[in-house]
Amino acid sequence: MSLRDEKKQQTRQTLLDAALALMNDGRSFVNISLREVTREAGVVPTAFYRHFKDMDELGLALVDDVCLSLRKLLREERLKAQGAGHIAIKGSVMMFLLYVRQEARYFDFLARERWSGSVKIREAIQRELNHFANDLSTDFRLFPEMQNLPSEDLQMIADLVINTAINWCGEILSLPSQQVRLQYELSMRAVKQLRLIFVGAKHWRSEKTSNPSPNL
Amino acid sequence: MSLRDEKKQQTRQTLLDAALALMNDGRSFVNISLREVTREAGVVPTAFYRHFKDMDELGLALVDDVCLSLRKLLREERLKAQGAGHIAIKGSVMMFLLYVRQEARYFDFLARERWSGSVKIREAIQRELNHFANDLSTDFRLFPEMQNLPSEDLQMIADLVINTAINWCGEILSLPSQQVRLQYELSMRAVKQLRLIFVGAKHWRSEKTSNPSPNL
DNA sequence: TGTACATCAGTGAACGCGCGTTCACTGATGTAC
DNA sequence: TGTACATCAGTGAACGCGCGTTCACTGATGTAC
Repeated sequence: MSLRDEKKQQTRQTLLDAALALMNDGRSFVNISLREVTREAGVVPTAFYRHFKDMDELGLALVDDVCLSLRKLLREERLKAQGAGHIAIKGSVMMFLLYVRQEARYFDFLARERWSGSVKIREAIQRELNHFANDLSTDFRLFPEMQNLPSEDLQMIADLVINTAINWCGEILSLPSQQVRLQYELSMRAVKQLRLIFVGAKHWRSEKTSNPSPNL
Repeated sequence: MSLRDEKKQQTRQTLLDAALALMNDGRSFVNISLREVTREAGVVPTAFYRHFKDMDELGLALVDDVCLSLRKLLREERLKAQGAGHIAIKGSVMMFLLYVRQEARYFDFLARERWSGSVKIREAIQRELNHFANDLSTDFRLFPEMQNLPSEDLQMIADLVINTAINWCGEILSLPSQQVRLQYELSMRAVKQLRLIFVGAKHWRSEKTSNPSPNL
């Protein structure tokens, strides 16, 4: 890449970072202005157009950025799990939530814009989340209790897990960072919730076929 | 109430309805302007201040409105369930999702603003959702399988159910209304997810105390 | 290697626009006698 | 009941401001010979 291109990429990244930074104090992407972003990034408003057509296009780039780094994390965890031959629920949840706090800007953006961004951004996020859910449903084959479930059921469970995880993000990022106790309690509840889902999955098939409770 | 007061309440309601109407085509509350609301409501911008200090205050009123009607629905369902002596999962989920589509404006607002509204609005919604979760956790006593769980666990499960239900709202409201097939599939998946959670709850205690799987 | 020209990321002035908010007002409704 | 005054929901003009976008520009970097 030429020097000029390198500099351009640098400015582009500065704009993306600036947008995330402006969302830090709880503001939504949708009411951050183009001029604010360029001001934060230290360029003139018109320079914005060298990189993005409009704020929506910047938002989509942000989705890509965020999900790229998230996919990287998940790939590493997947390798670890394959090495160990199983998934450690507690460890995975704690690691995930730690990562969420560490990369708070990214996850805040995901949780926030998931339902309230522009249509394009919402679709992009949904697409990425579906992708994560698909990966997860194949990972479930690692679990002896699950590997015989039809893939439709695995999809359904993966969807539940992903949605639940996004909710954890929203909740943990709503807590002030010095409230360590509350964060810990939330993490413990998250571990329990994921365990509960897995317990449900373990007994899913037999419940369904052999012994339907009259209450269910 | 005097004639003047009645008229004032009417205008107030018109403003609330106008705000919801403006969110109909997928826009977020946060980027709807005061002037748009009054224009939609058919009053002059300055009339707004006779009813609300600012848009945030209108948003909080909207949260109250929405949750009031939702609480009413849940109270009715609760009475039905007590009459029957149990909760019919499939029926409850289908009824809920039908209601969600019927009162789309309300649930769209809830799902959207939950994470991305102003801090005050987010807190208000979280407070209401916690309230719903508390009610639900006491309702769980209706289930023979659950009534012996410690209330901490019931809270954890109720929280999972509420969060999952909010996600259904977001998803079903993202579907175009003529896509009946997709709506049906989503409903079926929702039923399964709630069943899975209940299966998990049923086996939660025994899994935990007697026979911890090495994979969990 | 040196020169002449092309490219293009970022600049800075300018525009028209919708915004939130202020203010003094109007006229229907409410109240006191 | 009738009259005189008070209240106050809604009006309409005006304000200063930040916005997105346009345009012609500058000057560093890249390219061709």
